[in-house]
Amino acid sequence: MPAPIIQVALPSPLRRLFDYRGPAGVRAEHLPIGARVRVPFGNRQLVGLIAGIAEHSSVPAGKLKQAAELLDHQSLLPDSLWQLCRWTASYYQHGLGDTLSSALPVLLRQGEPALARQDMLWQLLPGAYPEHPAISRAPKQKQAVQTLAMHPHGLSHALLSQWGLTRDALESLERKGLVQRITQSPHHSNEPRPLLREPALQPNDEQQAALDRIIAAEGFQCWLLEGVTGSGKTEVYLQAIEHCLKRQRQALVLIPEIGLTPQTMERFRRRFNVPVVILHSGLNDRERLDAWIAARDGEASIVIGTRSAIFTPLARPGLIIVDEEHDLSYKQQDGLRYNARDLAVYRGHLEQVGVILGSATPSFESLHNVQRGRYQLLRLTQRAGNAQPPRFQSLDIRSRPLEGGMSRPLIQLMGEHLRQGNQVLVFINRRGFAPTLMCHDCGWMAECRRCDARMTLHQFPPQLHCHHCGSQRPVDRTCPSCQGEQLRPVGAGTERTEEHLISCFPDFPVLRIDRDTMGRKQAMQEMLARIHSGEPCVLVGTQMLAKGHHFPDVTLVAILDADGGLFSADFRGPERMAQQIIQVAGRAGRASKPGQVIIQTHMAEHPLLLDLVEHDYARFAERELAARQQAGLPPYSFTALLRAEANDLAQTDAFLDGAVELADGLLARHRIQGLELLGPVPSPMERRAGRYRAQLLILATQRSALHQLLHLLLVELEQQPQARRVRWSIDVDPMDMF
DNA sequence: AGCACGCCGACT
DNA sequence: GTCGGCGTGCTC
Repeated sequence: MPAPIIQVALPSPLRRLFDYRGPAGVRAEHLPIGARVRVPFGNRQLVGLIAGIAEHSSVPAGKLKQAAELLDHQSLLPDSLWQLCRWTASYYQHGLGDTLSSALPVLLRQGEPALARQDMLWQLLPGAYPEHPAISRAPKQKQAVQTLAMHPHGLSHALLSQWGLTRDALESLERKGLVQRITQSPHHSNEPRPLLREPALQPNDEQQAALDRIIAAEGFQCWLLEGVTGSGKTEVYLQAIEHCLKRQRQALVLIPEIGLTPQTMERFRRRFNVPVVILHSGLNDRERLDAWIAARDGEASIVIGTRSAIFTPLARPGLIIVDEEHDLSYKQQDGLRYNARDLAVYRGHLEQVGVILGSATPSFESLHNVQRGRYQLLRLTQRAGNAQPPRFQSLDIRSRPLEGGMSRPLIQLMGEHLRQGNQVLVFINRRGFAPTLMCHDCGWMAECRRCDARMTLHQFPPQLHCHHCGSQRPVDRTCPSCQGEQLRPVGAGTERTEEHLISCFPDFPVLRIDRDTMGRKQAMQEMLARIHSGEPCVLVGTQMLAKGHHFPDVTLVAILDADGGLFSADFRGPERMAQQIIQVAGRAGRASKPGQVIIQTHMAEHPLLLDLVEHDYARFAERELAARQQAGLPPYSFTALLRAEANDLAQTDAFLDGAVELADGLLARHRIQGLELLGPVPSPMERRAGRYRAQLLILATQRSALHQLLHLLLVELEQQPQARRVRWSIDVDPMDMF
């Protein structure tokens, strides 16, 4: 029998597998699919996964190399996760090896054994209790004793380090004879103990109805949980998780990048008496691997994380939750451009478990999936404690002078709210002092030298910044074009709005919250503490204000400019704008203090704005979805975007023209119908950071046709000589055109 | 993507 | 004479 050939997926952008002879002395039946191997590749060594076993290779025997080492004795991933990765690679047109390497923790890609740091567990000895005199002055040790007391079967280091408990603290306890090391497996402790650490809240009728349906379901089902801010989506998540845990299954919770605050983590940990693993950005590689293994081996019952957590293996999957499913941070914007929300739905299907997508402002894709009957809609319309929803009003600013981006009537209204002892929130989605600097004599504007974009004027320190490439330069004193001296800031950003508010309301503090003021890690905490003290003040900020936090003493929310979204070059502009307005509005108010939302606009009669102001997000979405359908745009069609970038315009053109030619040929040869190639066209910002960018949009009426073309096209495109001279990428289901 | 090879210009 | 710029080719 000939030695078997192993087909290895390697971390390389090449979209193919590489054949090797098996490692010396390893028999064929000991080469499982999904196990890692170390192999020579060119003149370096790489770690890859065995993706297949074959009798023969099409590679000439003389070129075949032998794998150096087998790193796992069984598949690294459960079958369902392996399938998820294969599907992801195929759907997003990415190499399998590269896909796997984005899905795995760094240490596993480097060949580290797939074992927790130790199988050893720490366990409390009889006689240890938190008030023990030997640890009265050691808070960490006291905390360790408290934690271990809740886990009588012992805890691994992976989990203890999640609570911030160090090896030192435990070794001190060991020396004091209060804890011991044991080596037995912690999995599936059968010790009965209460699941809940604190009681669940009493659900209202809507929450109960949602839970009834979630709990009654078996196998795969996807729910869109549409709940206005404050309607208690999190409580539904928690009770759905409780049900999942009762069935001895694990829950996976995805949260947007900004949403992974200590408060959220705490809320999950406080409710349940089970090990919770949180994959946050503060973990080091070792902690990340330990958490991954705890999830894979079923030791962790709840796994919470951002986008990449969708690739966490689970021994006993039971439920997947995607909070704020409309959030753009679920879409990876480089390399493997996956959407974790969409992968969550596919994973639910693979694992035959329920998936809950939650949002106050669902994405149009999800609303469309409800219309098509693929998702079930669960609505929460009541707010806790009978809180009133905020009142929306548009404020027509046509021919009204603006100062700091604000009209007189708005300033007046703000004054009223402040004098009544309330807080005011001003939302303006532009950092800096002014979006640009203009010469009053000749119309020259300050532009970035490396991008097709205007420079933003900043005041402290005074400088021109490009928000696209990060370059900075001093503010011009005189016009470089006509030598005039009338250089003026045009428009308003957060700094200018702040400045004007200070002059309008000298008696009230003005707090600016944007990326520039939140430089220090603690700055946000200090700012929040101040806001939560409840003193009347004005908050000015960008979308940083729109996420995660709640400001109960805010009674007036002002949206300074809603028109950008209505005019946007991107067809998703209105959807984004509406989501942003509703999300910001949701930050404000509580039962006793109903909120008011003012939207400044030049287009007060715009039907979309009327829908939003006089009705709600659902009505707005209905009209906008109809317009998308009329125009044949997503979610009623399917898109992929081929992007190219080079120092030289001619090279992006040559590459994309070549792509069009290839695609046209393939469409004709394979008789693929219902596809349209739009472009190539320059990107909306043609030059960015000194490089030229262009793109080709592929629009299809059927997803299958789109993928049929992409599969054929990418193979050929990769081999084009032009492809070597540009940076290019394919984005399936792109979320923006930039 | 890496990495080596190879061919040219401009330095100690 | 060598150092190093990046075009080209290859990775089982």
